[in-house]
This record gives sequence, structure tokens and C-alpha cells, in this order.
Amino acid sequence: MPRVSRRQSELNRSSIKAASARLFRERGIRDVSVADLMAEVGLTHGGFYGHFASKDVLAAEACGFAFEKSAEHWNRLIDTAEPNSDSARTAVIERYVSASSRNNPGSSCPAVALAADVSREPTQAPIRATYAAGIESLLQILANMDDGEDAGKRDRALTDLCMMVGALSLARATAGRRLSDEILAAARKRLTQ
Amino acid sequence: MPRVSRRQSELNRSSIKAASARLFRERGIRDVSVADLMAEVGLTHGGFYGHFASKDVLAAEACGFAFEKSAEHWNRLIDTAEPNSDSARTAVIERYVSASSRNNPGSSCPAVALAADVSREPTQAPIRATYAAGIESLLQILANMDDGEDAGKRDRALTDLCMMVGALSLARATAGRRLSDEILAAARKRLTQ
DNA sequence: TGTACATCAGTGAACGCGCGTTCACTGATGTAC
DNA sequence: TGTACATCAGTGAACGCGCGTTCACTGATGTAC
Repeated sequence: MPRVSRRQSELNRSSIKAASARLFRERGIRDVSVADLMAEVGLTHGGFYGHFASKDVLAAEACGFAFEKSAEHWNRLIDTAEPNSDSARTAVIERYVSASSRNNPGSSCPAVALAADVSREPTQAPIRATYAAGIESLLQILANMDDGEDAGKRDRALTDLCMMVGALSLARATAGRRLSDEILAAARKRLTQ
Repeated sequence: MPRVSRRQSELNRSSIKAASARLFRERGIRDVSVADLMAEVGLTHGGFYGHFASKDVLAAEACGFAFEKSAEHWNRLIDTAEPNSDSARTAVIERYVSASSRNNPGSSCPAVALAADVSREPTQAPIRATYAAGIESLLQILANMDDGEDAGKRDRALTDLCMMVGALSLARATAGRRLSDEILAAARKRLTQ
């Protein structure tokens, strides 16, 4: 039943983006076809190009969307935490470096889930700029939760994020083994000690 | 010119494995075809199945091979370093968390380059066991370089590896920007301070 | 408010292409005498 | 050491399949009167 309303068409575009943000994180960009994506939102593949110029263009938009949602999620945790920076930081880290995050890549941090895909894109690919901007937004949030002196805030945010990303990345690749939980526990302890 | 000598055939098998260990790290397993691999060593695609039962089987072997080479590389750095654990550890970290490692995924740590590919394999896939064993071998080397008390060695090895892997992973995804170098510098400083 | 018609969101067949894997074949290697 | 032949490493066409993208078409939506 072609020709839906303009409003519905906008909703469809949003649904495609949201579905791709989830599926790309779960399976990797290359392993999700345009047909898969469209089927996910109840449409057929041909209509895709009415919404996006190409799969690459969608990938960049989906990456940005995933980082936005991640930042919103962090900010929600921070708002809910006890009103001091340290417990907010702990809340974010314990949520990030967890079995739940490991087991649900589709709704967790794109910095981890898309790192390899983005690394293999050419330097000028739009998704690279979106990814880097997303990393900066997370670093900003981390730096804002830091009670230490200004001089070291940037470096602490950088190294915290490295530890968080490394832990989640390794925990996923070793999932199903004791080692995976060990990695998460050690990183969590080190980050919040 | 078919039917090469038995010795040559063994050399060909080794070459295929070595080429795939490099190409899989550079481009990802799915983005290197069997034909690509065989062409890389000067053969045609049909002969592949005389050496390996499937591409998946090769991927697992190549993963193991890459971890072996990585561990050998670490041990060589350790042997060359000043005869104390701390400078050996610094040598390994400075080599690992470097622009050179970032720019040469094909010859650097498979823990980073293959993490996403392995994460997306089913739990029973052979490459998962190989990957986990490779991680353990690197953790062992890190723990052996630790001068602290035994109790914390395992945890320090785990968190060091998380930081190293996270830094290299993020540096690759942000390559070409100032942020990428900033990530490497901050992680290197934190790990060796 | 009701009618006539232009617009255009979505459909599904088709495009050229590359994939992993199989298989009949070739001819140099390896072996039995 | 020399000959006859069996073996089997590598070749390249072919398999069925799925990919990203295009495009003629459909029919409900949106609009002009």
C-alpha cells in the first residue's frame, strides 16, 4: 500500500535510523543489509533510497544517533545519582562496564560497537567525523564529573574512556567464559577505587 | 602449473595462514575473500580447500598465529630491554600504545584488530577459544613483568590490557585527528607513570 | 465541503557484482620396479 | 640410475546465493478549484 502520509513517511525515516543504530551495533554495518533494515521496520528494500542517499550515509546518521542516545543515557544516570560528581561517575562506570552492557551491544555504547567498522573506513568517510564528535561528547561528560584539578581532567577522561572501551570490547570477545566477567570486574574496580 | 612438491605445498599453506593473519587484521575477516587471500600468495581460489576445510577454520588458525607472533614480539622486546621488569613493561607499552601500532593493524595486536569480528561469532565458534587463549597468553606476560605483590598481579594485568586495547581501538577509529594522538599520549602516560 | 487530478512513498523485479564452496580436469611430483 | 605410472596440488568454470542500487509502476495522499 504505497504513498503513506507525509507524517508517516517521517516516522518511517526515524524508524529506519533507530533500527539501523541498533542492528549496526549488534552485527556490524557490513553484516546488515538494506533489505534486513527495511524488513525490520515493515517495509521493502526499494523504498530505502527515498529516505537515504546510500547505506553509507545512513551509517553515519545512525552512528550519530547512537552517540546521542548514549550521551542522553549517561546524563539520565547522572541526574538520578546522588548529588555529587563522584557517585555520578560511579553510576556511569558501573552501568557501562557491566555484563548487561556486554550482552546488549545493540543498545550500548557505539564507541565500542562501531570502533572496528569506523577504523576500516577511509579517512574522509562522514562516519569518521560523526564518530569522533561522539567520542568528544562522552569525554566532555566524563570531564564534567571529575572533581580533581582542571589540568588533569582531559587526560583522566581520556584514560577512563580507554579503560571502559577496552574492558567492554575484550569482555564481548571473550563472552561465555569466566575471563569475560573477570575483565569487567577488574576494570570496574580499578575505575571506581 | 599444478602439483607442486610436498614441501612447496606446506610452504603455501603457511603463506596463506600468514597472509590471512595480516589481511584479516587489516580489513576484517568478512572483508577479505578467499580469492583475495589466494591471490596474495600467488595462487587461485580453488586450491584453498586443499589446505583448509573452510574460511572459518582458517580464521581460527590465523587468529592463533597472530597471537603467537604478538607474544613473540613482546618477549623479544622484553629480552632486549634493560634487565629489570619495569623497563621491560615500559618497552612493551610504549610500543603497543603508539602511532606505529595504530597505523599498522596488519602486524599489530589481534586482541584489538579481531575483537569485533570475534564478538560477533557464535559462542561455540573455534575462533573464540583461540582468541581467549591468546588474551590469556598476553595477560601472563604482563603479570610476569609486574614487580608488585602477587595478590594484585592478575588484576593489574587485566586493567593494563583493557587500557592498552581501548587506547589502540579508539586511536584507530579517530585516526587522522589530533584526538587520536591525544588518546595514545594520555594512555601511554597513565600506564607508565 | 466536494471533486478532479497531480504528487510521490512505497513496491518488487531487475541490474551487475562478488561471495564461499564444489568439482572435473591437468600435469608435475613421487614411487614402485 | 632409468622408466612407467599413480598420486594429488593447483586450476578455473560453475553452483546457488545475497548484496547495494535502480526504476517503472501503483494507488493513497495532498492540493487546487
